[in-house]
Amino acid sequence: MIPLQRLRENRESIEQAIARKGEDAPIDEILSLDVEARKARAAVEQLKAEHNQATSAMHGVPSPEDRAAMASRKQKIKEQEAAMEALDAKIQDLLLYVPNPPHESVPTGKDENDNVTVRTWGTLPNVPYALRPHYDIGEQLGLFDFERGAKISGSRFTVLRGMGSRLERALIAFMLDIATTEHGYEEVSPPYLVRRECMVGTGNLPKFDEDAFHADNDLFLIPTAEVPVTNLYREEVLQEAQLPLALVAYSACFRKEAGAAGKDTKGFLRLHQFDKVEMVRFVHPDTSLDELELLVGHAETVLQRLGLPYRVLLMCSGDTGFAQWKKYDIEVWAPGLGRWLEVSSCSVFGDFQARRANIRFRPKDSGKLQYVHTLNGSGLAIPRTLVALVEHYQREDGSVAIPDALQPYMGGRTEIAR
RNA sequence: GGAGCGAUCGCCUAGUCUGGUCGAGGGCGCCGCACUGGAAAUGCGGUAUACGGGGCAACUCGUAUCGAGGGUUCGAAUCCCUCUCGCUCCGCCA
Repeated sequence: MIPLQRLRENRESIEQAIARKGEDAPIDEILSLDVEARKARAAVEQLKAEHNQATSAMHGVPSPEDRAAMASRKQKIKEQEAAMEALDAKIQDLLLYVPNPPHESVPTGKDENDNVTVRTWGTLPNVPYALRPHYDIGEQLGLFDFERGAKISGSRFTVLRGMGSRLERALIAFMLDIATTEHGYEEVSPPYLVRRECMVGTGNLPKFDEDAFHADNDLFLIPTAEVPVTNLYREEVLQEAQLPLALVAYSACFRKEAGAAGKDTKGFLRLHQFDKVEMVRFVHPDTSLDELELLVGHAETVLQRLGLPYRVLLMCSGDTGFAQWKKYDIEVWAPGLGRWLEVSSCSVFGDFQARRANIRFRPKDSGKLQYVHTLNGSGLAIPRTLVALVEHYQREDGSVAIPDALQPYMGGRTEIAR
């Protein structure tokens, strides 16, 4: 959330930055309501000050005249306060729809075609036989059961079986171990249902209501562990010494994939429910852009250990999401499909989420509370990692080799074969 | 789902019965100063946040906040109602 004061003072630059994202925001409306609201506030506070003064001067039982004066002033306060509160509520609501302006270092662009490849890693497989897509290999090896997934839950739900399930479990444990033992993250197991405030805190609501699954009791199925984990410290004050605070969580993720009708309907690519290991960092504002580079590196480590070629893209302004300040995507090469697959999205939010969720810290030197900066990144999305792994390590006979680093997590297996 | 108890300023706690002198006392922690060769201990002082107004600023004025919201009252941490969360017991349940 953009603070109202910043909006008042830097209106033009904020409008320009938001325009780079290709979004618009009700800034005119907010600022004109703000003028009214401040007038109303001055009037209410003036009346209240008079009332407080009169009250504290009074000690015994009030006279009838005093009572009458008090009563009429109270009535006035009530009316004007209601007007002021209505204005404030409207402003707060509109502010939740204002996107985070992108950082200066984000290249201007419209869509994914304008994203910038900052580096690539690994070499694409070069084999004398045709590489098949994962759904073909998986069918032979009994890794997926697409038909029954659809039968029990509908399209975009898949059942993993046998070595497919085992591979999923291995990848989760493998990723969590790297994050916790090498990169200093604390592992957390969050709830998969969260309250509305949490969804607002991370920026998933109110604007993107149609993307989320709603449960009873005003609870929402989490679209990513980012939501419960970032909100762990909502309404809290951290100590500066606690920063950077790094948490990693495995969770299932639930997304309606609204607006993706007909896209990636074949295979294990775009699902209503999928598994992901997510890294979340709460950091000092001065370090957040460096922290983003660190975070991307953590995600890359996983792919490097698995020996899967990938590229890192800096998202252009048009592909930088509503809440994000700056974002990198990591795409892994899926040789059977012959395309790059997004397996990680690493973002820094500045204080945008921290303001929404009210997550602050107490600096060592000054006593003045400040908002932390938040970051998160996939480390990694499981299904697409599994897809790339199966396609990358497939052999001519239809078996799939297990990369060395993953073998301990697969009970020592070196391959998946029929 | 039922019954009872509880929620106070980073942490612990006083205050609630008996409404005003309570934005709120004490301890711990933290910060500054003194003492010290340095430290510990000790002493003194300081130590919430948000918003609005005034000042370049240090600062200052106002409003609000004792889990949240509503009510009673001239006046609420304190009385009443609703909700949330926590704990204990009962029921149900993997």
